[in-house]
Amino acid sequence: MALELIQDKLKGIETNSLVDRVEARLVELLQSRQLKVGDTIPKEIELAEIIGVSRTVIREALLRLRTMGLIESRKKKGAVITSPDIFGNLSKSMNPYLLDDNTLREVFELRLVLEVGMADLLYHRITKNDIEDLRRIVQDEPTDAENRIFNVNHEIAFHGKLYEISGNQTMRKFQKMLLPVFEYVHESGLLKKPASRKKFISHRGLVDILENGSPEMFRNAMRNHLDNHFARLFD
Amino acid sequence: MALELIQDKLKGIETNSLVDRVEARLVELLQSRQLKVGDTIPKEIELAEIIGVSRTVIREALLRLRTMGLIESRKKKGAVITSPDIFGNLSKSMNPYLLDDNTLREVFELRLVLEVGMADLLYHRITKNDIEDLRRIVQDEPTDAENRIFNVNHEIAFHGKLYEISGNQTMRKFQKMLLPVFEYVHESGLLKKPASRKKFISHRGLVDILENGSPEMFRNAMRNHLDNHFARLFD
DNA sequence: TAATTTTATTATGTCATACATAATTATGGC
DNA sequence: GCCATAATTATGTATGACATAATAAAATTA
Repeated sequence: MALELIQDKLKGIETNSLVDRVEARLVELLQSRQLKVGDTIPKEIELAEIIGVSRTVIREALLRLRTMGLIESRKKKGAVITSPDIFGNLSKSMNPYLLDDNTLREVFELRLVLEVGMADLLYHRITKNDIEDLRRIVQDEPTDAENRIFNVNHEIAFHGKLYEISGNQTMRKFQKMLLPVFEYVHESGLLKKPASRKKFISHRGLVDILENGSPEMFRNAMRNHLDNHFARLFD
Repeated sequence: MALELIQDKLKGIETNSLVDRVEARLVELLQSRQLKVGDTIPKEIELAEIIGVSRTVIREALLRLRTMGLIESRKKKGAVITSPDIFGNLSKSMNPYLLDDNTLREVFELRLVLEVGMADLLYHRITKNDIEDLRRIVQDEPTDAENRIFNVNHEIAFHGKLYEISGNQTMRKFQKMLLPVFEYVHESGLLKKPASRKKFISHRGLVDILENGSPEMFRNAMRNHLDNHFARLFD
């Protein structure tokens, strides 16, 4: 009885719940001990004894670490440190229906910022094969008349390929997460201005610049290509 | 015995663990029912009965949602939907000592991409007050001779202010998360080339361009300003 | 009656125990 | 020495109990 109070006394007053504190201690432990990926941490029961709480609490704390991708637990083997997939878990909360309007708009902006700013990575890492892939993709660049689904697929194929070329997996994962949100914002009534039909620099044009131009040129071209989206933000 | 198999039979074969499936069902539930922030979801015991698993499993699944920031649970009141702070939880796993080298480098790149690409947001939202703030900050722009800590603080003040001006809270939070990683990569031996002493466009120069130039100019200037970092990536 | 204090209720937080499950290790036969 | 089988072990899941805190209901008082 009054167990929590006793724990408080023992460990100094902390405001959070027991699991919170245990979690913090575990994270601290992981960080302090220069653990490498693949190292195992003590078993649940051992941790329970060491810290002096029930296995339930330990399990809840470990579960959080697992949810954050800091550890993976295998039967018999105990939990092992993993290199966290920083965006892996994020995708579940990155849901248009659960985010408030302002955040949605900000995520929309984030994609635009990334694509305008990624030029240098592209130029440094692009290969001849990539150019060929892009050529194949833009070969069927749809006109405005064609149906929306096809348009969306083409958009995803082209811009997705760019993220791939960037050679930055983290950014690519991030983009994949942003995609549904972007789609949602684009289609929803969240942005005041309607999408314009005006044509800006095409995907084809971007490929040409990627092949023969410079990062500066590409940044400006991409900015132009995305002007429809930018214009809807800035009204 | 063979409870899991029975569950599989009932619900169609799914590969993941029981908690995984329950979690998925709960997320699905939250999304389908057009729930607004503040709405409550059924009690743990009710959920256990509805889905047909023990309270333990329900609790673990709910705990994940809580860790992801989708819900908050209050005693007696049950769990309530919250607008997820998408990057809130991420900060725990965004730890230099837990990320592998490649991810670290990619996060490093991510920051560069963001700052080069954010120009349009800046120009659209900057105010006279912001310019004054920036002027105050660059007034004490340190020279190379001065000590590192001061340099770092100045860097953070200046670039942080830019994110603030962008008006994109999501991006700002993201940057705050990236900062320690960036610092770590910059200081560590992860990048092959040493940091150059060569001077590029200064913070002062960036402010001038922000005041009188265009987004195009700013992008190029920022790219130049960050060339030290870019050069270390591209060797 | 209205306001305030006290008590009861209720849902989550924590603990404890038991067993299932899957992976590893040990054993045994050849 | 190799392969199949059995024992071990740590996590996964279920169940039941009580603590705690927030709320609702009841009782007391002005």
